[in-house]
Amino acid sequence: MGKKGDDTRKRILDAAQQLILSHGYSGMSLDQLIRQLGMTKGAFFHHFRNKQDLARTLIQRYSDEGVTLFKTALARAKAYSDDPLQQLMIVIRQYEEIFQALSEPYDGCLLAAYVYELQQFDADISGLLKTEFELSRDELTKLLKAVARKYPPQREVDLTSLADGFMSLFEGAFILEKALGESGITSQQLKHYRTYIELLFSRAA
Amino acid sequence: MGKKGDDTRKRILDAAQQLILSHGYSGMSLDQLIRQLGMTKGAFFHHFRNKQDLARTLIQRYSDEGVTLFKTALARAKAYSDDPLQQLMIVIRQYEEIFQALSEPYDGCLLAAYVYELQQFDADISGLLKTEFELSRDELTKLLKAVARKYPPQREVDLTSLADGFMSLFEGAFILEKALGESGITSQQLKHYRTYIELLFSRAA
DNA sequence: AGAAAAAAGTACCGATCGGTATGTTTTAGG
DNA sequence: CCTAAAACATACCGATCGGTACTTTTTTCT
Repeated sequence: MGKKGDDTRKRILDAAQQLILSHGYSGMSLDQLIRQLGMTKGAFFHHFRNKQDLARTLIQRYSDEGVTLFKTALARAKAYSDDPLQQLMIVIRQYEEIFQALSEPYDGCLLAAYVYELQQFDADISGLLKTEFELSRDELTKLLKAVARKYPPQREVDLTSLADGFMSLFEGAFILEKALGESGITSQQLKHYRTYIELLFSRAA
Repeated sequence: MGKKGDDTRKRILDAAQQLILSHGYSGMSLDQLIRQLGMTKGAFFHHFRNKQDLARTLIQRYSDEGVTLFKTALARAKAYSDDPLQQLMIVIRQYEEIFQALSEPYDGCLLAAYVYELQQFDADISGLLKTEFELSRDELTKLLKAVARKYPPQREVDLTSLADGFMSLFEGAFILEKALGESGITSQQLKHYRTYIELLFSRAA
């Protein structure tokens, strides 16, 4: 069974993430956080050394979840097909389904929230952000290279930037969803990305 | 000749924008701002009623600049060609050139910085953000519809979401540029968008 | 059950926050 | 040149910020 403290710690992390995504990191005060949770300073500072420690823990957790999600999606895709293009398509479609199921705008990406306050963080947090994007970029590029090997693209394209486009898609769509108060934008953009891939790697008649 | 105060006002706006894009809105303190400018509280509060007033003024200015940029690009494109597809291509290429010329990562989009702190702002600011995105969306959709009328797309696509893709592209690319510390990502993504448009609206053989 | 450690509460601190009141200097216009 | 308004400076305020020191309560484990 899980210890009591672990539950509290998770509650803090969850609430803090929501607050950061709606108020920004600097905009989220610890007083506000603990008040909302019905806790006290003592409880918070037992679990985290300081605010930056909380920030670091959050970004680590968020990144890990993202990596896990991608790996799961890719594993499932590989179970369905041996063809790299089909695998890529299935991966994209899984993300589409996830975001299509949401009835409200997505809360946003924690990494993006940090990026627009980069100067508030010390080097190891900003380094973490960079590493995280680079990791995803490499994973995606690997998959895209496999696709391009088998299916020569219709136009000469840079595969790394094509991978960047996938990540960029989420970040951009999240912002639009938040600003417009609309859900579904992310899944729509994913569909466009899928169409682009399709057109790009389709064999010419 | 411009009045003395107008210059100060502009200096405040410029410095504030830079600070917001690097520290976030809440993360930028007025003390820090005026210290950096070598001013005092008196100077600042002579030009702005409060911090929100500064925020409102900034977002208005940033939006206006964006609209002007687009209109200029579109006007130039229309001067070069009567064909809607060619016009669109020329518009995109102009943005490409702008971002290709930058040797450092773009500072970021002020609207995006606000979006990730949306709860800090009152309704009229968040309304302004929404309206701004909707305006751009409508302009782009109009152009895309003209394209689609003349060039039936290869795949069935939603033109509004295709317009969203253009805005989303910038927002996403900016975040990647900031996080990775790389410039050129935005122009690369613009090229991909151009390729997508090309493939989508090219006449089948 | 009892001791040790984990978890949470209470009270407080200096620094900084956005903002105000009021005084002084600078500029523009007749 | 003189005056009124614009532009800017000085000094200060209450509230809130992140953080600390210390105590009390609750778990956990033998």
